[in-house]
Amino acid sequence: MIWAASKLFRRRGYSGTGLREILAASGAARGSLYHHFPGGKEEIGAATVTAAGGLVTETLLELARQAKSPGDFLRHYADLLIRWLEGSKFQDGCPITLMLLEMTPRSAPISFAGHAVFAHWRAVMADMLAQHGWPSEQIAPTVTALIAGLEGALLLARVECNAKPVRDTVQALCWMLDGGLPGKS
Amino acid sequence: MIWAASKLFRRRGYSGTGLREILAASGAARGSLYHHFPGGKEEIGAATVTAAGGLVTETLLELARQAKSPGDFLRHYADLLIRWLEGSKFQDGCPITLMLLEMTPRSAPISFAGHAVFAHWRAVMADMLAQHGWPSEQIAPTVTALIAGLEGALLLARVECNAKPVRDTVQALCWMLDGGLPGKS
DNA sequence: CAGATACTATGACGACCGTCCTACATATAA
DNA sequence: TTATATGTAGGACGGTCGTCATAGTATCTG
Repeated sequence: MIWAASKLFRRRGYSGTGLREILAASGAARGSLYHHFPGGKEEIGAATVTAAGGLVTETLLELARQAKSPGDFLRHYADLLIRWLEGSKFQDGCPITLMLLEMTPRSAPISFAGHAVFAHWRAVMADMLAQHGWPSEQIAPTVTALIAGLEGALLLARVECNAKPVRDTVQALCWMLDGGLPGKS
Repeated sequence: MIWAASKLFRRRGYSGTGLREILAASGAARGSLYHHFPGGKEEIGAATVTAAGGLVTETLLELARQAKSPGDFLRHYADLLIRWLEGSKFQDGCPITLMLLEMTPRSAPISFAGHAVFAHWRAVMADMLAQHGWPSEQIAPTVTALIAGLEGALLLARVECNAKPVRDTVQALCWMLDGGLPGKS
């Protein structure tokens, strides 16, 4: 049920998705919903953020473990994103962005869940940069720029129904990652 | 009325704001709405995208005219964004992102309006880079990365209620802009 | 003045919303 | 078998949604 909700929320938005839609998509009954999520719609929203965000975290972890360099990591993740975008005909972007933009900071549970997810992503990327000998005072800004760039690129790709923004953004970020840092070489 | 609608749409989202809310905020009557916007809610949505997007385009144009370098341009725009974020207590981010994520590609008028807005932003930034002698084959990816980075940074800033993501992202982008490009120096 | 036009105001409609509530099925325990 | 959880099924409620039709009010033309 959480995955059905996540899919609908990320496409139609939180306010744009009715609980009945979620229930129909997941085959569950209306009574079950309030049995498992006494907090109602808001609790489901927060749960989907944590669940979908956690899945991304695991993917990032796996990629970070295998990557031979920060640029390598970024390119591999971009490949994944592009496959994901094209597979959904540019309907699915980041699974949590839309809900977070809608409900932050009005819904405390959802904001909190989103905050935690971003913290996890940050930690994974910061570890990865540190393990490749990144200058420690540049790690935090670099991580933020990476996440921001990817999120923005997904937005542009969805609006233009085209994966090129993701490719271009990643290319530009790689200029920075692969050798551009003035204080690094 | 368009500005009232724009403000509500960017905060609560397209599906999350009722027409009655817009009318109450703008002091207009329900009849007037369908007189001026026969297309209903969708037409208002598209109109707010072009209006708010156009305002940003003008700001970018003005800043591009005054900027002494691409990095200078970016930093000045970031200052503006941060003032905007803090002035609204992190409720207002990009005025069109949320609506575009919600309605793309389901609503053709809104998608089209958004597409046009991004094209304008791209053109302004590309001109700016070209005037500062940027290598032409790197202009398009750089512009995309700038817009994506800014959009993503605004998202992160809103979720964390903190302007630091914008500052960090801009700093990292400036490493790239101010001297990092391998093929440039 | 009369008449047409542009716009405002509001009531009503059917559809859907999130929520809650009772009735029902199933399963484990005594 | 009976008692008691555990969870499903769906009806009902008050409210809001977007939309439209109708009535009213300015404003301008002749």
